[in-house]
Amino acid sequence: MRLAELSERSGVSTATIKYYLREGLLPQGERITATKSEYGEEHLRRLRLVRALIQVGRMPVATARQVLEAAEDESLSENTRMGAAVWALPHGPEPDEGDPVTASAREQVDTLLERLEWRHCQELGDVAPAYRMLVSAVATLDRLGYPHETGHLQLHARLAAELAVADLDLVETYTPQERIEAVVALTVLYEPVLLSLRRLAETEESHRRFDD
Amino acid sequence: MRLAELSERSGVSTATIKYYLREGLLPQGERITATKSEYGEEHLRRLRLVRALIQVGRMPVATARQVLEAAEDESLSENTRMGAAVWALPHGPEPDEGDPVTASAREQVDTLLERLEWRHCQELGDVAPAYRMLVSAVATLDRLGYPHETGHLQLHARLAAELAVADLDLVETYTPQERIEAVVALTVLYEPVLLSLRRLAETEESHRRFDD
DNA sequence: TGAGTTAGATAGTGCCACTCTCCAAGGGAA
DNA sequence: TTCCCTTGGAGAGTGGCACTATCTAACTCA
Repeated sequence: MRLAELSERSGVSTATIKYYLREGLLPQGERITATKSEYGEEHLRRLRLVRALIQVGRMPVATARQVLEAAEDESLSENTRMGAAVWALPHGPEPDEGDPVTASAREQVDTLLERLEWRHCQELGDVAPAYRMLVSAVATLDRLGYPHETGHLQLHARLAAELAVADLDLVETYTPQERIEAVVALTVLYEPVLLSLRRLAETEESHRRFDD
Repeated sequence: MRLAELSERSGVSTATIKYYLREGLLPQGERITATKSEYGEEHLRRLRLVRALIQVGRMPVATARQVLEAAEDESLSENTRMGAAVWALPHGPEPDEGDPVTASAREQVDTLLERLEWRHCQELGDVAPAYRMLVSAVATLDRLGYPHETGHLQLHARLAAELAVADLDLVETYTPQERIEAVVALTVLYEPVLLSLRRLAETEESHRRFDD
């Protein structure tokens, strides 16, 4: 397939495809002549993944490139690649280290991990982007005076653990090669699913309680 | 307190505070003279909320204004205001209506709502932004060939329902006046909490399964 | 009295995700 | 063979956004 067809089938303009090629988000097609390249189904698939990461996952182009680069780094083992790709996902503002509220949020999070017995996360601690994201979010709740006790976070953590089991079950149905892309795609694409279901569930529950 | 103190206590530059005042995100202070205004604790609190919505909730300034405007529209009942504020929250790209994949995603979502017996959401259907967000996310999963059967979504929905019950329990501890801001703040600020916990739980579960 | 602060207005900045324009090189149809 | 369309490649331009800087006139306080 040539550029025009790739554009038509993906719904992405040729100009934007060229931009992604330049930025290294999409591998070059197979060069036929100096002015012609052939693209395959894998290019179409990759292009759709890139668009999903950027539009649904609201990810900056540079971040998407880093994620995909990490996912394909042949010099790393599969486990390492998977970790690197997930760690490169966007994770919001870094916690403000100078702030005492951040320090207390960190304690809160550490207590939570202790109670949950998430030993691996405890070992990783501050290194994991998701840990810092959590600290930052808890600190913000604190600053606004909204509750964030360990007990309350524990409910969310328990549900997150249930999700993780289901997600990993699903990931295990893929071959090791497919697995890395699957983890990235499922992590990113199930986030809006979960958030929209939460909002819908809140609408429903709110209606039951207040609107009758 | 004057502008300089508001700036210092919030950590937001005076230039940015002026910008927020202009954009209507922050109410004007009480005018003392032509060149001096007095700001109170409620300004500080509001400023912190605005920053949280924009930085943690990754919300555009214009969206934050709409959310806050809706939350404070005296012409509406409390229930309507709450609904309007939550509906103004960002919800990603709209589903591509021309696409057959979107149509099948919509069926999928409708089946889910039917099975869950979320009657209120069924009635609202396409009008609810969260519904369209879900359709769009499911369509994207479909396009990339990742699973999104009703059964699989149901697990997420069940957990979302549990969250909604806990969230609404919490909301009920607030007075009706505080409630609207509480719903907005808790909806937005618990999203990163949930997402980071999911990623941490996946890390932990992945370690248990593959790294031992 | 003069240095500093403030409200208010306007213009400018830096980043980002495209988007446009050109050029030289093919390639397909008349 | 000629003419027009498409392509790869590269660079410049665009529009939106969230600030940020500058300026002026009014006012305050030491």
